[in-house]
Amino acid sequence: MIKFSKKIEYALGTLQYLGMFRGISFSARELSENLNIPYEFLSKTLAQLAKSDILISNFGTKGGYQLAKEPKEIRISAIFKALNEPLSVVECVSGDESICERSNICLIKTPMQQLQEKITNLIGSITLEELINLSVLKNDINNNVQQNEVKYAK
Amino acid sequence: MIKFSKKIEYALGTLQYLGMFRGISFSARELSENLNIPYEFLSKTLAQLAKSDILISNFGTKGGYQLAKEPKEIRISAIFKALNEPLSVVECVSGDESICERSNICLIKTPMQQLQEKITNLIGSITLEELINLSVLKNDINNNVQQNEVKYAK
DNA sequence: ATAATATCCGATTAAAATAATCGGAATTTA
DNA sequence: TAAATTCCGATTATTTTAATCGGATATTAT
Repeated sequence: MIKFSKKIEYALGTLQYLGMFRGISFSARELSENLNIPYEFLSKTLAQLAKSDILISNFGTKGGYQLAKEPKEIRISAIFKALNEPLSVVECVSGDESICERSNICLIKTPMQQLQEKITNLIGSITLEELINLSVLKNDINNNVQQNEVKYAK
Repeated sequence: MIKFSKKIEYALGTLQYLGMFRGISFSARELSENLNIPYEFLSKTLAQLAKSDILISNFGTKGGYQLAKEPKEIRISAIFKALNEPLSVVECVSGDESICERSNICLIKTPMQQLQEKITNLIGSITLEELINLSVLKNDINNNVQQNEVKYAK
């Protein structure tokens, strides 16, 4: 089974959420509760995203997180990078160039590099905005935004 | 880190190898030694590939494995399928439709489905032949084939 | 026939990666 | 200064993946 890590999954869901509630600041606790994601885990992920300028973080009572840029400026590949989740379809094509003992016989490196590049380009071409626009329930959520803006606007 | 499993890696390497030494039968033991892959593990992988008509297997003293089809007829996606390694970028898009408790809030399913479909198409479009042709050392190996044909032709 | 060489199969163990938790420090605002 | 928050390192738990074990069954050469 090949799949994205939970960290990526949580990050994508959270960023999509923040992208929909643009301009509103959510604490890690709120996001954890609203999205049903383990708090301790999510808070670390959020810190990583803040460090990479995908999120803006603010300390204190009225602190929290919000998007640092427009959703269309955030590429999915940047999220992977921020979370230290490089895509490497096989060991020998990984970034850290770890040497495979089988490299003298195994010839899949070059083709795998090309495949990986294609997948990387694919992921790199998608922005958070597209992710948001593809959501089926977009309209329903937008209605909720209205209510929440009231709720959160002090 | 997102990567293919060892099983996939071993399978790709082995199939590429068999594709280069076309027409020659190799035992699981030989492949294990030649390619430096754990025998017990590889033999199971080979059996799975044989079951899915990617390899032909023969019992007995002169038995072994060889490709069941031309390399250009074998799509990488078929290998994934044969080895029970479905691609599912996130849990909720997996084939077995396992229900995610967060599905009422989390909206990434639809966009992830589309991303997954794109990656699947990409992998599906590549054949074993292309994998072989991309190998840097192809010429060197082809020279070896000559020698091995002598070695293995009775 | 029989010994040698194979594939095949289920179950178990080992290792690695991932996910989650714990305990606390530092920062900001009311 | 107290409450709310981000931030940080280390540890534990869980899950997945990889490897091994023990043996059954099939084929071929002698």
